[in-house]
Amino acid sequence: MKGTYLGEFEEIVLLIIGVLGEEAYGLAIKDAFEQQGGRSVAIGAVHSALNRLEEKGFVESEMSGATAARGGRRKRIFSITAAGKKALLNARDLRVSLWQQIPDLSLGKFSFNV
Amino acid sequence: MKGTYLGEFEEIVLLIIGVLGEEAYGLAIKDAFEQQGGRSVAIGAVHSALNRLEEKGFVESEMSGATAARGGRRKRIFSITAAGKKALLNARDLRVSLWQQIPDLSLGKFSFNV
DNA sequence: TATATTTGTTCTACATTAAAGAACTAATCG
DNA sequence: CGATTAGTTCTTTAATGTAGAACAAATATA
Repeated sequence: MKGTYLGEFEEIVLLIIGVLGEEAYGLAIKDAFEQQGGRSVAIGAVHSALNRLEEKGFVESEMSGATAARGGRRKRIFSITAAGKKALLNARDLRVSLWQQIPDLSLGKFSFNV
Repeated sequence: MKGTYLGEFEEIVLLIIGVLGEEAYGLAIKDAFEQQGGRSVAIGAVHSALNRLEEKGFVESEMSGATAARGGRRKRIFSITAAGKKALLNARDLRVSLWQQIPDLSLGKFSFNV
């Protein structure tokens, strides 16, 4: 872990930022995570992951204007940087490659229809 | 992290065990990781990940007989359990699903030909 | 116009994973 | 036997993951 490493939770958060696009901010990311990832997560966990991702240069952020909705505070909107995309692709490529090397993907010892 | 969580490094190690099959033991896993994953890793990191995976029930291990090779000590051979396969599949499915939801996979803002 | 409610982010503390490398064990070779 | 090689275990430290309280600012409504 030398500091440019992408953890499991960070990777999912990064992907969700990609999915949410312009709407990628703390609470929305938390909600999307819980909807898609199954497990529940504390809002603080999301924000600390976001901060770490920003330190590593994988995302950047800017404050939006406040909306007219009740309680509609300014949001910190996140977007993926070029380095972030690259990290995401590297992580994916490695796994895809490994999956392809596993013998008997559908039968026998390494059967996946468990 | 309630104890059945699969970390990034743990996931890769689990996949490599699948790739190596009968030859999945500490040093071989370390070598395979460095070859495939690019980055180098300490042998202690591999063994501690293996121990955690075993505690979680994602792998099981047994000692092999010693080989005739010089220094050929007994190896601890690891294999994936049903729970391990399931965890691996869950992790993969979530990412595949997220990737599919990212708009403009090959063009525009989320271009990946960086 | 105060105050309750809602939407958000920051801050603080702690648990779990990741990483490095030294220490230890055991086998063969000369 | 001592040197070398192949391995695992143990100890320590750093980074990531998790939770929730504290804080801030906007609207609603009495």
